Amino acid sequence: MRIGYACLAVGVPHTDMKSCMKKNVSMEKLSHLIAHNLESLDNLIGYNIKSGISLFRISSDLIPFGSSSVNTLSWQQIFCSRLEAIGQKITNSGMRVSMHPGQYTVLNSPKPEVVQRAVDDLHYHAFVLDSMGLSLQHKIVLHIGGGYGDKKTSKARFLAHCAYLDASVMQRLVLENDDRVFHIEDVLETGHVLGLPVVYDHLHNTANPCGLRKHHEHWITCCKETWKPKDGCQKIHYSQQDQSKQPGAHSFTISIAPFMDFYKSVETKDVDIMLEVKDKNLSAIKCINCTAGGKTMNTLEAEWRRYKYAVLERSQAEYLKIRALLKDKNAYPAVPFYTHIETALSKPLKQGDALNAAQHVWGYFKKAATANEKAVFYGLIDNYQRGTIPIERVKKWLFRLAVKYGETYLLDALYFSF
DNA sequence: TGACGTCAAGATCCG
DNA sequence: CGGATCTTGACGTCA
Repeated sequence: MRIGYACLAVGVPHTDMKSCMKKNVSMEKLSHLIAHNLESLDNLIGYNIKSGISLFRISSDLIPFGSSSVNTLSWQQIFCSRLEAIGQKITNSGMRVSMHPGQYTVLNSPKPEVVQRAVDDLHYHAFVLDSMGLSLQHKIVLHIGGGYGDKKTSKARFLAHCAYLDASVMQRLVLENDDRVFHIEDVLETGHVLGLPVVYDHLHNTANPCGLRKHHEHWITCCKETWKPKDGCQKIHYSQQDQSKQPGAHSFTISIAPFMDFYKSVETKDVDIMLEVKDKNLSAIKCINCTAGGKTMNTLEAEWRRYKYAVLERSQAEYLKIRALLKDKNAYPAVPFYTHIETALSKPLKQGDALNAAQHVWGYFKKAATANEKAVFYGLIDNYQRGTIPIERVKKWLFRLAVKYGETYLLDALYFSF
């Protein structure tokens, strides 16, 4: 059982993906961007290893315009050793990665030019994974595509268009149910015909269920049959609904209580769980810490170091409750710990609490800061109190001071990311 | 024609 | 000028 996250990490420096606009593409620019993105990917992999995260989705934006004719750079040759080195790192750590072309890669389109782009895009994805020397357990996840008012024909067209895909793609391809058109029964049917594994997406199944209203355990068991030994452990997608948005929209964080209920229902089913959620790595670590055995209070204390000022800023009451919770060094109250954090972070920001947290963080520099830095800080505080600037301005200044004075305790504080 | 989703680039504004 | 904030782009489908 692995739990992982998709594409980018919150609060981890030097892991961003850069891109550019199509009209500004040049060889020099692309070369620069790809080098940067591969460096970021390397850092992400390193972060995952350090954090005990062994399931990860690589962003399709890794190579900007990777499957477009505007990218005439021979990046496949130029960066082959770089890709191989990152792949080695992934393999050596036992990490499992995947890639997932977005909703605009539509293999079953009736338009030939759209199909051609989808084919090119899928080969690009396979090329990246192949160049990294990754085994066939590292998959490419794809949706069936559009419905075009006739699902049966649209499904048939998907089957037909798979003939345009090289073995390099087909042996990595896995199919996922979507939230609008093709539900889990459709995808299972297609998966069986093509001999391709099926990813069960829990939230999509909620938004777009099939006629047969079965419990998710039923569908996960059905999907399991589609995963052969060469494909590796069965994968599923789990996310929660953002209540304030459209059905299917991902929540900011994984709420731990409902996740634990879900987890208990699949615990013995030997599945890898990919989380799709805004706070990315943070939820992955949360869910890992609440389900993995052999963890101690040290783990929660490390998490607390990252979260504490973000919590203090939202709720002094929850801050105090967590401190009390962490007193017993022989306990491991992971679920209550994260529940308190969720409670705090869901509260609206109040000026008094925000000021209190900012003053706490300022305490790290109070002695070292120059007179000018002090004046700037209190000037910002004053403006915030008078409502002329948002608290983010104060926090950005504090972050700059943290960088300048090398306060490593603060640099990865989520206070600066929320 | 615009919504959908997603992120960062690009553009513009401000002191 | 640097920094903050607003707008656009890239993609395809569908109402």
